[in-house]
Amino acid sequence: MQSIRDLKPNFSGPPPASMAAGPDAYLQGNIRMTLEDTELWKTFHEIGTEMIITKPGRRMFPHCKVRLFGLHHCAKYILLVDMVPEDGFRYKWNKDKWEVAGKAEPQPPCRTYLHPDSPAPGSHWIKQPVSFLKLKLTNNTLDQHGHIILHSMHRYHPRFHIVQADDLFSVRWSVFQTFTFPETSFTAVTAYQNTKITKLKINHNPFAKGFRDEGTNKKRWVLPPDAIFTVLPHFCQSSYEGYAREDGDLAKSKEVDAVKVERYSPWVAEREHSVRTDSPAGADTRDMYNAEQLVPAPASYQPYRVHEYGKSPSPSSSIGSSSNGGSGRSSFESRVPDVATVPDHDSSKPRAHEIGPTPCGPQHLPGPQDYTGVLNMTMAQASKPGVIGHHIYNPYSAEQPLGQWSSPTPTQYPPPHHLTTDYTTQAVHHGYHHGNMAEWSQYPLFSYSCW
DNA sequence: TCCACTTACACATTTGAATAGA
DNA sequence: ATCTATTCAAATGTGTAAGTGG
Repeated sequence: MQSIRDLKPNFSGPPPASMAAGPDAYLQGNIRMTLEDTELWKTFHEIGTEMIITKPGRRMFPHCKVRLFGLHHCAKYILLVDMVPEDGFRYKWNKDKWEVAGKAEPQPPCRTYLHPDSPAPGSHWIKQPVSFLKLKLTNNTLDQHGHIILHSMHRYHPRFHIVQADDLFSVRWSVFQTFTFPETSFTAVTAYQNTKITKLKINHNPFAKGFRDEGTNKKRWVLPPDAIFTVLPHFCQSSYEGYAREDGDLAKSKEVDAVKVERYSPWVAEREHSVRTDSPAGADTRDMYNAEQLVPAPASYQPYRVHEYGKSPSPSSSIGSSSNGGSGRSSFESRVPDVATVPDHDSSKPRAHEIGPTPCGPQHLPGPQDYTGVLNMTMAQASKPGVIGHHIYNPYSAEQPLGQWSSPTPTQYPPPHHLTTDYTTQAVHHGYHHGNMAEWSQYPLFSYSCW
């Protein structure tokens, strides 16, 4: 096994301060993650972001794009995203607001999107924002393309995980650091419910230019461009025009920040029905979300959600609570010790972005390959007390027993065709059983990861 | 009848191969 | 022969509108 300390000779310059203080200090980390395009996210969030989900899979818009800080340049990291239910409800759109329409349906198979650059050295992750542009959402529970499966009319928010590991096989030794951003929560839909969201998407998504007012295809509009304000009289027209006037002109969206979101929140009904309670006025939701950076305990999901988010967010309640002071980004600094012991791994295929000399010396990273099951196993073991000191998060609510996923039939969720037998066997035969994670781990936490 | 969902469609961007020129 | 820039077609990503089914 190769400890991460073995990387030290690869440093061409003086070691980082933390590293110079000794091996243990080197393992200390201060990873920070910020969300890019926060103004755009907030603009959607104020109205109540909706994300289309389709059978073949649909990209998110806005798409998840984050910037990372505090990574060790030479240590390798894996970046993951999964979608977490906001609550235990199903929603319906009633005239101009979302209302609770009953209990949430049983959660679909939990999938995690692995950033195609993973694993990559910290220098790679921090040199530019990391985009999850190709992440797709689907409502097809039998999806075999690796898209993240969601239920329509349910609310979710993306969770970003950064794991220091040479490869996915090494994740078992690593600590997951998890980040979430309040403004990225959304409702999964098969068709847009809120016309304001439709308008926003059209005005900001380049692929939807053909539907813009100033475009040549005005005939597509069922409603006249200004009809939206008639249909939705409560909406702040001036603010809306601020960002709708010109695509990509996010500076104008700052006007929206000044809007008292409570007025426009489509989540009024939810707040009336939800078990959650609103955050106190002026409360800084950042702190609350910071807590989620800790890999949650294996306790049932719902209590965790209530605890972590209980003060927050309806989409509106978090508005203006950013601690960034208008920096244009959300930022969360991890308080989790960046402790990871990277085991030896025989990786031989360099990744494209690592070809060529690097300050870290020669790097050999595995090429695209499927780690399905391995990571699941890893997560399972990681949940074992004493292994890494953190528990793995259980995405299933208390209302939904894990039993339904305990024995997924191969026909229902077959491994991807490119999944090697070894990996599958490894995942199945190691049989880590630690409470709920045992069941969860059998199934594709990171299944069909996108490469 | 209502509502969630699917599908075909037109229009947009993105991507990659082919080609031309330096 | 190599590299770069341009062109073009195919692939892919959009929301719309009509239709389906519970």
